[in-house]
Amino acid sequence: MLQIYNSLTGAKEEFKPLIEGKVGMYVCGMTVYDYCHIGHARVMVAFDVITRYLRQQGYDVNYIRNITDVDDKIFNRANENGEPYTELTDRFINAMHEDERALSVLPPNSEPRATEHIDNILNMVQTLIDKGFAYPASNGDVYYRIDKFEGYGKLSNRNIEEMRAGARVEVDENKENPMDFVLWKGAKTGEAAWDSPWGPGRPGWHIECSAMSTCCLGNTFDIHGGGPDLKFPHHENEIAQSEAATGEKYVNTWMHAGAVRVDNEKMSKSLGNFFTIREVLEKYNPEVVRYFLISSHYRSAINYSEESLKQAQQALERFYNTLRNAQPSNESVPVVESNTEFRIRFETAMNDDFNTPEALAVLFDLAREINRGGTSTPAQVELLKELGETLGILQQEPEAFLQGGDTGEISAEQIEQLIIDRKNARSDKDWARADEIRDLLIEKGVVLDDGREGTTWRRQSS
RNA sequence: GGCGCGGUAGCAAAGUGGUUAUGCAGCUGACUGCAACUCAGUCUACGCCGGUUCGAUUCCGACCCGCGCCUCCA
Repeated sequence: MLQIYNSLTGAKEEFKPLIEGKVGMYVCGMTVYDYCHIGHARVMVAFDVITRYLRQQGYDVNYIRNITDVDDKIFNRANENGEPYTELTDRFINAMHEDERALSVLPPNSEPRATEHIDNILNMVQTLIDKGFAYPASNGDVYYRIDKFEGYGKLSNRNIEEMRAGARVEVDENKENPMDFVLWKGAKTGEAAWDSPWGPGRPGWHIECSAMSTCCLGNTFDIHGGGPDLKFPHHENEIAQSEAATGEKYVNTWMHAGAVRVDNEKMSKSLGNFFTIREVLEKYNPEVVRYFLISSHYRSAINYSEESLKQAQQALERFYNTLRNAQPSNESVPVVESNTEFRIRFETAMNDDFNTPEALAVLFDLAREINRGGTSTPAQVELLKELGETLGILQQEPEAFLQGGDTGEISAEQIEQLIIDRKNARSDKDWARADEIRDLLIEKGVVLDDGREGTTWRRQSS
């Protein structure tokens, strides 16, 4: 039985999709005005693992992740660069897709863009006005009337009175209530704008997600996810907009990933302490980054550090050593009883709110069984790769992983030649020469393993 | 101030009312010419103080510390 922690209720709940066997999931994606950072990577990878597991369990998952390509930050950045904003967004959308592919994040079923849904957005705003949940102001903006929506604050556990009391929101003459938020922004001069019944303008930040999600998945759908800082106000406002507009429950299960920290402080744009995915990938194998992200539970905060990445590297080395060393067997009679046990343990872990650290522990136990050697080894190797695939890891050739990361110190050809030299020295029992070669290679970051089948090598994490 | 989360062995990170988490690091053996890989064994824990209990790291209460959201941010 799959249990998922629901941010809305604050408890783990049995997951029951609206339509048996099908899952509709919407995740808030990027605002494309800069490169993705590790925080984005965490959300991407978390929901990628979730999608992979749900599919592996037989669900037909419709995974929608939007792209926000209209926003003040986008316009500002495009202005600074002196380029059309669409050029800027195209560039960063491409960069995002590159980053995702590197991290083995499977593409969502659909990636709707705000600019492609202006009509839906306008319709929803109009509906909200018609129902009395929104009002156009004289400045060309349209605001949401939060006092009118009874459940306002139910996701983030806050009430309007308290927020008003501690409000850090500027009083705006155009708003009935300082907490009211904008659905449609009247255009300033020179800005990209779309026509609307309230004058030229563009969507507010939250309305696009309400419009796109309900458009793609229906008025009510199964799972809505996103980063930790979207719970308020973004997701709270989405609920207010969608439920007021449709009169139906918006989302059954809300899922929020944990924060990525640096030096125990949240990694964020505003603090400027963020690492982009591509920066990190210059130093680490993408799979190492992915492993780092799934080595903690998706809801807990993780701390980004060189040490964390190094540990992830070492953990993967263990798996790939296992895969490399596993002797292919001629006996094609896999013993499957032990596989069933590992599979059950893996699924039990994943069924408990996608507990990837526990699932990885199962894989390590499985790896030990393989390393021990036995008649069921071939089947166990297959299982290790199969379960790894559900987590999006262990799909490389072991040699590709272990021998990758060429820093330009020494080429594979040079290494191979030195291994031959050393082999000759060893057959002459010239241990001094053999050790000299090995020490030389260690200096270059290359470790030799003398196995039964001969000597293999791997590049060591620095 | 409001709401919420967390403090587990050297590091990272799960979990449980009583029995080995797991990975890396350490130690001891095996394997090896020596190593590495690997295997076997092993040492380091559950912030502090009370309470409930036959028994609590796990439940309850207080306290200390750290963090997040409340403002654009994944």
